[in-house]
Formats: sequence, C-alpha cells, structure tokens
Amino acid sequence: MERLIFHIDVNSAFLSWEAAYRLQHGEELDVREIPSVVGGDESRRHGIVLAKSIPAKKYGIWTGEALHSARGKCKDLLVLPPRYWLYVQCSRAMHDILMEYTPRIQKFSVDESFLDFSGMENLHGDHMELAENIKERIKKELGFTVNIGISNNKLLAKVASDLKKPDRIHTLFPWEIEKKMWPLTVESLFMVGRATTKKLNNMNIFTIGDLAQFDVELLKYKLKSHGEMIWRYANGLECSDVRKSNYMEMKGIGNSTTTAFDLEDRETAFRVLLSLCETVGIRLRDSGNCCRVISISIRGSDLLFYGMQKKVDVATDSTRRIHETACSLFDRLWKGNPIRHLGVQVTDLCCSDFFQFSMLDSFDYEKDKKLNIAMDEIRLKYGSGSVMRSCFLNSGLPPLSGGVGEDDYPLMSSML
DNA sequence: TCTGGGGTCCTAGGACCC
DNA sequence: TCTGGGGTCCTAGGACCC
Repeated sequence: MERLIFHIDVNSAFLSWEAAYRLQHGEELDVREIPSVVGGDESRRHGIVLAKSIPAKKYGIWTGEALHSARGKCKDLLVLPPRYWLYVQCSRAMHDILMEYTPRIQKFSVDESFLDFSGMENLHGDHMELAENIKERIKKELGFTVNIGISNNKLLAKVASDLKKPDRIHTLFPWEIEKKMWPLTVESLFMVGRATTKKLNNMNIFTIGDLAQFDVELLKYKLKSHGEMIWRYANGLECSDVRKSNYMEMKGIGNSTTTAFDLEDRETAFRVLLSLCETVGIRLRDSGNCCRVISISIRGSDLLFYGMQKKVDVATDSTRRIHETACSLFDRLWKGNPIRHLGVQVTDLCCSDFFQFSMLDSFDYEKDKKLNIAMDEIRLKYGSGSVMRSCFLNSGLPPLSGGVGEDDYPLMSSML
C-alpha cells in the first residue's frame, strides 16, 4: 500500500520559541529578525550556540559554535539564555495540535515529528492543503513556523522538510528524487556525518546522486553495513514504521555535565558523580526499569574523551548502587589529570517488576529501596531542589546534575 | 570550527566455553 | 600440551542523530 508520511520540523526551534514567548509577553522586538542566538552560560563553561536566527546564520554562525567565536563574527549578536521548561511546553503544545490530525505520530525529538496519514485520504483530502492547514494553525495558535516534508517514507519526508526554510512545505516523492535530492551534497543526507563525508569524498562521491549510482558492493566493502544503508537512503529506499515511541523500549539512560571548574581530586569527582547518579537514578526508576550495565565517561581539560563500563551481577535501580559502581570505575579509569566533564550512563535495561537480590552481600535492599522511593516522591511533589544529600551543602556543586539546564524546572518524564 | 548534552547502533578484540 | 574452529559474553571506542 502506498503510504503518506509528513515530517514536521520547527524552524530554529529554541530561538523561535523564545521569540514567540517574548512577543506574547508584550515585548516589541522579534528576536528572529535580528542576529541572535540561544546560548549556554559561559561562566559555567556551557558557552555554545544552541540555536541561531536566520540573520545570525548570515554571519556564518553555526549551531554548536563557541559563543566567544560567534561574537567575533557579529559584534552586536544578541545572546539569550536557554529556558528548557519553555521548550518542553512549546513542544507539547505542538504535539497536542498534531494529535488532532492523526494518532499515528512519532516524536523524533523535541522539535521534530513524523505523522502517518496513510489510508486517510478520504478524511483529509489533498495532502498540500492538509499540510498548509497544519502549518498555518501552528503559526496562528502558537506563534512559530515549521517546515513540512511530504513523501511516502520517513527518510524522504525528512529530507524534504530540510529543503528550503523557513515556513515551507515540500514534497519529495520517489519520482522527484532525481531532480530534488540527487543534486544535494552528500553530507546533507541523513546519517552521513563528517567522518563518512570524508571517506565518500575520497571515493569521488560528492552529491547524493553520486552515492545513489555508486557500486553498492564496493560501498559495503569500504563502509560495512553503514555503506549499504546510506546507499539505500540515497535511492530513497526506506520503509520503517511511524511508531509511537514508548519508554519501555528505551535502551539506556545517561546524564553528563561539564563542570564549572576543572576537578582535580577524587573526592570532588565522587560528589559530581553522585549528583549525576541521582538524576540517572530518578529517571531510571521513573521509567520502571533496572539496569545491568553501568558506565562512566571522562573528558579531561585536554578535551580527550574516554570511558569504562561494568556489567553488574544484579540488575539495580538504586542511586547508591549506581554511585558505588561509578566510583569504582572512576578509580580504575582516572589517570589523575584535570577533569572538565563527567558522565554516568546505564544500559542493558530490564523491567523492575521483579526484585532480585543477592545473598552474597550485606546491602539492605529494602531500606535502600524505601529511601529512593521517598526521595523521588518528595522531589516530584515539592520540586527537584526540595531534598538533597548533606555532602552537597556548601560544596559549590549542584545536588542534581546532568539534564538540560539547572533552573528548577519540573522533573520531566524520561520520554519526550 | 576548539567543543553542550542525551541518545542509538555498529565493530572489533579478548576471554572463555566446548 | 604449540595447536582448530565456533559460539557467546564483555568491553572499548567510533560514528551518527537531535
């Protein structure tokens, strides 16, 4: 059966949402119309561009760039601090509108969704009119613009929504591939990043068309399974379902943070690890899972990145257990160099319905479990800052870390 | 380009088993 | 024990996405 898939993408999401909010609250200036960016706090070493306006883009400013460097390109650049609670609200409001059109929605990220309209032609009529309707409703009711890409699979719909911005609708049906997609540079294809672009360029592949017409066996030989996948993408071949994401299927949960200052001693590092384990633990328990693998990652002040993981004998969702493992990993991994960034990840998740315990240690599972539950409930009810471990008092370190922003936003469920 | 944070999947080597 | 092959588990690291 022929499918009909839409991909909806908010234009410069964080910046558009800031602009819409400010206008709704009586500000005269539309920050989308001047060189502006949403950027992190430089004093805490989070100073990068998270989103840019179109005028800022004209100065050559790119997402992920250091604010310092962005200011070098544009003297009068307006830098807005991020407000993640607002972005979550905007994202939900858009989702609510989309739900009125079809229940078959896949939320791909905070600002992107796939919609499946297959077999609903009688309900909605012409796909261009439908897209126009959705786009205008979002603009009128929420105050920001989106791009909509239309095709009969997710890959082509996504490429289409990226064509020309902002506030546009594009189709990219199979018969339009040669004209609309093949002339694009190969790095504009989904799943072709910097490393792959370099390899492809070395093989004389520069456009998506070059890739589509290349020998697939040779690509497989050079790039393994990834080579075959991007070759299929270049030919518009993709057939995955628009599926409701649900957090039972989640593969892992992690939190990491760039600390405000370099960490030089193990005790401080342990404390930062604890603040990360708290956040990971809360999210893990909220998802109804336990984990079997715990890993940590370190980025030194030299910016080099390394990590280590451990499989634990008994699956756990205990903040304390995760922290103990994280610390022992840290002692094996750390070489004594100054630390800029720490991360904690849990993977190999399993359902927490049953509770396994080992008789080989003296750990009081029941007591620990009750403590975790009590802390989670208090934080949910009174906010994430309402309880903290005493070791964070006067430490200069946040008691919970990782996640987006340190403002006291309501704890998010692990699924967007 | 000089670097935030949260994810997914893949590959390859070593250990250990039969 | 001087030497096969195959399977699985574990771990490190790379590449990509937003």
